[in-house]
This record gives sequence, structure tokens and C-alpha cells, in this order.
Amino acid sequence: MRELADVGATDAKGIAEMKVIMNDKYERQMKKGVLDMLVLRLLKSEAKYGYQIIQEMREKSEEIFLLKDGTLYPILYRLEDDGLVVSKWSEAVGKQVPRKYYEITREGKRTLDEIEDVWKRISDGVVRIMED
Amino acid sequence: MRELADVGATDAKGIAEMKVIMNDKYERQMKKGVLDMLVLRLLKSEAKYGYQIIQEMREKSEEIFLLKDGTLYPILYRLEDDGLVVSKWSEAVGKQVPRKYYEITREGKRTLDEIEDVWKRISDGVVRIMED
DNA sequence: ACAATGTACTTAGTAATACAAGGTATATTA
DNA sequence: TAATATACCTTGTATTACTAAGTACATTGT
Repeated sequence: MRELADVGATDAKGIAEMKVIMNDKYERQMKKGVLDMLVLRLLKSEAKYGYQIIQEMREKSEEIFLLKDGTLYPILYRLEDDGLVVSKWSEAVGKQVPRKYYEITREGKRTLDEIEDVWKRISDGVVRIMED
Repeated sequence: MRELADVGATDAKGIAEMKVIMNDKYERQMKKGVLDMLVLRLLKSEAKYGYQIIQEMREKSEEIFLLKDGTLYPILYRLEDDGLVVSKWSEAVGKQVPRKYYEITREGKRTLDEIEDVWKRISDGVVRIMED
């Protein structure tokens, strides 16, 4: 992380960069908790593998959710530990690189419904405070 | 606080409680990042003190954002460190307990606008993925 | 008179998680 | 043969909401 102290002369570029960093900080924090919901949502229709989830997330959100793989996989492992998804490796199809498919469980679907409610409550609350 | 380990037989009550804990977990994470925005928003119209912010947050959000004071004050200190708000103690008025008023700065207003944009982008992205 | 509750601010510690940055391995394209 | 894309894995860091404790004074109840 960049230090404020070593910016030297505070030029326009430095300020613009600082603003980007600040926005990144908030963007990062605002995503917390939502990503689990989005991953479960994408798995609701059919089992998918990691890279596929990343691409669909990017496309469906229209370039807003650009997940790194290092972000997604820990989420999938966590969901699996919690029993919300199960995984199985694809059997080798020709020279296809093996893929690990994740499938949502019944418990996962129920939890998804609940998390959706939480999201709605919170975003409603935000709207009420922000509007005036 | 009740421990999961001492629930004994996993009865309906135990499961219900687990679900509450899970939802709490997601609710907690989803709030990350938005609280700064909401606090700044409440300070936009006029300077306010801690307890006042907690109450307005509760009322305006219709009981959705129920902040503990131990949650709010660190947020205020952080905002002050970042130069987004400034504080000053109220001069003694009768036997009124002294209050520390927080006022949003010009920089704070600019940041608030930016954070609002981030929030809109993210919640739009969520809606796009969740609807189908 | 004393306890309980409410107001008002402070602080230390914990749990959770998005991301960066590294890694492995294979397939395709230039 | 070098680069790029696919596909998965792992460690470490920064941030932050919350719990739980504390201090201090005012008000209300019994």
C-alpha cells in the first residue's frame, strides 16, 4: 500500500491516484458477503466450474464483478465446507484440462434464499437513508 | 453469548439458531463499507454527535441499521483520520453531558459522492446477476 | 437513599473476507 | 519457442463490524 508521506509534491496525478485507491477500498468492502450470494446464484441453474463462474460473473454483471481466481476459489472452498455446494472433477474428455464442477446443495438453495432476504433488507435500509 | 457446543441434542431450536448465526454472518459482511457512506450521509445536512447518529440511523433505516456505539465511534475516528469529518466538543450547556459533534468536510462531501457511485455500480451489478 | 436505566464517549481484541502475488500444469496461437 | 489462455491452488495482508469491557454523569423508580 502506498504511503501518503512519500508522494512528495502533491500533484494532480497523485490526488487522482489517491481517489482511485479510496474508491477501491470502499468497493472492496462493499463486496464483502455479496460474492457468496452471487456465486450461489450462478450455481442455482446448473453445476459450473471455477473459470466459468468468473466469466459469467463478469458478463452478467456487465464488467462490474471482475473476480480474480485467487478470490473465487477460497469462496468455493468455504461454501463447500459449509455444505452449501459439492464438487466433483470432470472425467477426462479428450485432452481437455480437468475441471472441478461445483453443484449447489439443497441446503445451499435454502441459504441462498435467506441471504437474498438479508441483501434486500440491507439495500432497502441503505436506500431509505440515502434518499431524502 | 450462547455456545453452539452446549446445545446438546440438535433439535429444531438449535437449527433455527444456527440459521440466525449464518444470517448474522452475511448481514455483518454485507454492511462492510456501507456504514461509512451512511454516516457521511447523515452528517451531510448538519453536524451531529455520536448518539444522535445511532438514533437517526435506526429511525431512518426503519430498524435495519442498529449500530452499537462500539461500532460507530471507531468509524468516526477513521473518517476523522482521513479528513472526511472534523470534530469539536460542545461547550457546556447547563448540566448537559458534553457532546462531541462531527461535521463533514468539503473533502468528505466529495468522497461521499464517489462512494455513492461505487454503491450504485455494485448494487446494479448484484441486481443484474440476481434477476433472471 | 439506592438501584437501575439512559446518555455519551472510549478502547482492546476477534472473526471474517477480498485481494495481491506467488505457484503448478496443459493447450493453443503467433 | 515464446507468449497467451485455460484451470486450479496457496500464503499473506489489510480492512472492518462487532463484542465486551470501561469511565462518568443524569434521570427515574421503589
